Amino acid sequence: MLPPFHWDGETLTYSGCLLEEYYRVSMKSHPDGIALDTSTPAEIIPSIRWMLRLDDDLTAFYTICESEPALQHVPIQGWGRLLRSATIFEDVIKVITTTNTAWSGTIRMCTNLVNEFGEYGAFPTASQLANASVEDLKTRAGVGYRAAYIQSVAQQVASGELDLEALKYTTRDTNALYKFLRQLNGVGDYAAASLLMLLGRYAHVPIDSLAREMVSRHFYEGNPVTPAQIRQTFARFGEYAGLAYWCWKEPE
DNA sequence: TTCCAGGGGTAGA
DNA sequence: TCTACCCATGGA
Repeated sequence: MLPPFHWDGETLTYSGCLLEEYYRVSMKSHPDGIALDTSTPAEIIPSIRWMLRLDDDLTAFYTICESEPALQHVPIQGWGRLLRSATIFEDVIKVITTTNTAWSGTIRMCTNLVNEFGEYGAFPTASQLANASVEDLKTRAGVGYRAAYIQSVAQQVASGELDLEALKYTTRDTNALYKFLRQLNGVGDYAAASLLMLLGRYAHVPIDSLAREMVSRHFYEGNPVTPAQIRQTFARFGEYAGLAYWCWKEPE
């Protein structure tokens, strides 16, 4: 839900610019699935399938949801396919812009990155960000101290030293993947857990102010909670702990 | 003015 | 592993 993409609630259309050939794509809800323009190039389809997780099998999670009142809406309403960007690089940078800031700040930072450093309305490539100076990123994108983190990741990807896209369908186990993500400059526990969710690994709960507030309110009568208490709250959902947290909705 | 956002890095214990 | 401190920025 961040630039360069945009959700139009009137026409129920999700649109934005994909990096591949800078193609502008619109996705619209359809009774049989997702409707795309007939002009959509075939090479764009895998990216769209990735973004919308059309190939993810959530059967096991849905079975778990049926026995939990606060998750029963999930299989009924088709929840659980968390929207993601076409590239891991874009999501890594976006997650970094969610850290220690309000959501409005994240939107502002991503808007600036697209407008100041991208081309044709697309999210900037690793090369485009790697070629920008840290000072440029601070002043033109307003990302503050995150500029050094963004620059560092962009340079590693642009130089070929780091292949983030290889993580898309990796069979590496979740803990190894977590450790790998934590090595990235600017990616801590929260960001790594968020990125794992985007990669389809849901064992970790991204613990941020939202998670603290949610767990405090629903499970600890409004009292302050520790990260350990948050993890313990969703531990029974095992490899789906993070997804259970994200989809949690107390029955009316 | 102060506080705090969808936290993370570093140093020191 | 835990704590204290610093890090930019804007809205409340």
